[in-house]
Amino acid sequence: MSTKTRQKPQRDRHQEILEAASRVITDRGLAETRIQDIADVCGVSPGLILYYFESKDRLLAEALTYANDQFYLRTARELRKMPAAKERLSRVIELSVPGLLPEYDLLDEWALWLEIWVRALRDPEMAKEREMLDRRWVQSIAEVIRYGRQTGEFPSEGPDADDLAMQFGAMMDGLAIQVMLNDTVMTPQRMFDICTDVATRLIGSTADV
Amino acid sequence: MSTKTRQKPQRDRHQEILEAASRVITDRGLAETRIQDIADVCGVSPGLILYYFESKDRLLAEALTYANDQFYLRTARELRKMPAAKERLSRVIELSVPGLLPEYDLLDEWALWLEIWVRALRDPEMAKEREMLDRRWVQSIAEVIRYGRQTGEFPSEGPDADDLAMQFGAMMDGLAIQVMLNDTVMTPQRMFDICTDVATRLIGSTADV
DNA sequence: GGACCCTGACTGAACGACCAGTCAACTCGC
DNA sequence: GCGAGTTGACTGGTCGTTCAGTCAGGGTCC
Repeated sequence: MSTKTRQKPQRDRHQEILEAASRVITDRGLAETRIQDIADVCGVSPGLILYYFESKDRLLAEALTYANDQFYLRTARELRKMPAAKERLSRVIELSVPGLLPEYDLLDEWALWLEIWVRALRDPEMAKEREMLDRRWVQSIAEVIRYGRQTGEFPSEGPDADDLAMQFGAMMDGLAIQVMLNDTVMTPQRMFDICTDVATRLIGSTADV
Repeated sequence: MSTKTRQKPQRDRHQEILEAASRVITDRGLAETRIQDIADVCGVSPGLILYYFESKDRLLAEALTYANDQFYLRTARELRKMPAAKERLSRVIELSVPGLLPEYDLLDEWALWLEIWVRALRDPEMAKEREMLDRRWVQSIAEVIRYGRQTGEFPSEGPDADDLAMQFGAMMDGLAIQVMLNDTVMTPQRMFDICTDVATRLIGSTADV
């Protein structure tokens, strides 16, 4: 009866399609994404895509946030396991630099962000979703700062943790755009160094690499 | 004989179409921009658009950078006329906040930036163009800093002006995204205050509003 | 100055590619 | 055999692009 127990529950088609869609979006771009492409990735006929999603538009909207959501959950879980605030902060920076870690598809994450932003310009629902996702991420940074102040790793007399996290997050967004777009001057390593440096000055963390 | 003395040189059609195109792009978004729309804005038949531009794609690529180029030239001219570095810096901040000044279509400028970024992801030519435009803008900020240090308005013992401008520019990009997307917390005024505050701390300018 | 031609901006109908969405038919596990 | 899952051919609509033709202005020749 529940939606979870399907007759063929080997694969969760819904999720599988969302993953395929976000892959296609990162590869081809939102505007160039066709239902056929998504069907191809799933090894399935195009009709089935519309069987699971009311329209292409809805599917794409869901897919955009889906990947980011997964990424956040994974990261939050990972951070919670780290004992040192410095380590957490360093990891946050690492994960925010597009193309720094080869094992992650961080470029892809950022490419999806760009598409989310463009869509949010004219789709109020997406704008709300984007704000939620952004706020959540900035909150994570703020919590790392608070955690470090609590453990004594960071000096506690600095500015408000939320403000700090917001400014720091904004700078990382701006830098990430440059890195992502293959700026000749702003390489992943340079962005990492800058972020580490600013973190030291602003937060007082001497984050080790 | 010269190309300038046309039979009907009342209007520069080329430029007129570029302006119409960037207007349509800001209104409808790059992906939703049709040749018919651009023709309508010009009060002209769709055939004429393709008479002046080899393809829709080329036209859109040119239109994206055209508006930004105009904006830069206008701004650079304006800044040069201001005697005080503080005034220049304050103006740069003002002009970077989407929706702060009602008389400018700054939201539009930023919306075009988003489209440029998305396109630059997969179009190397656009990526180069974007880097040039970005570098030029950051250079303007760096020059303001150097100018202020020269005139003694800013303390001269700070970090490298180029590095400073780059970090400051990146933060403004990140903040502008939030403002532009109607973030409930990040209002234009708040962004302006943050930028002014950071400028004071980083550059040492006590920029008056 | 009038008849003629030429140029090139401009039109809009028509073509054709592309693609989202539909649907009748088929499969297969229960 | 019922129904959820799946197929893929098909439809209808939407554009980008083409192109044959119109028209206005200006130059040229007598």
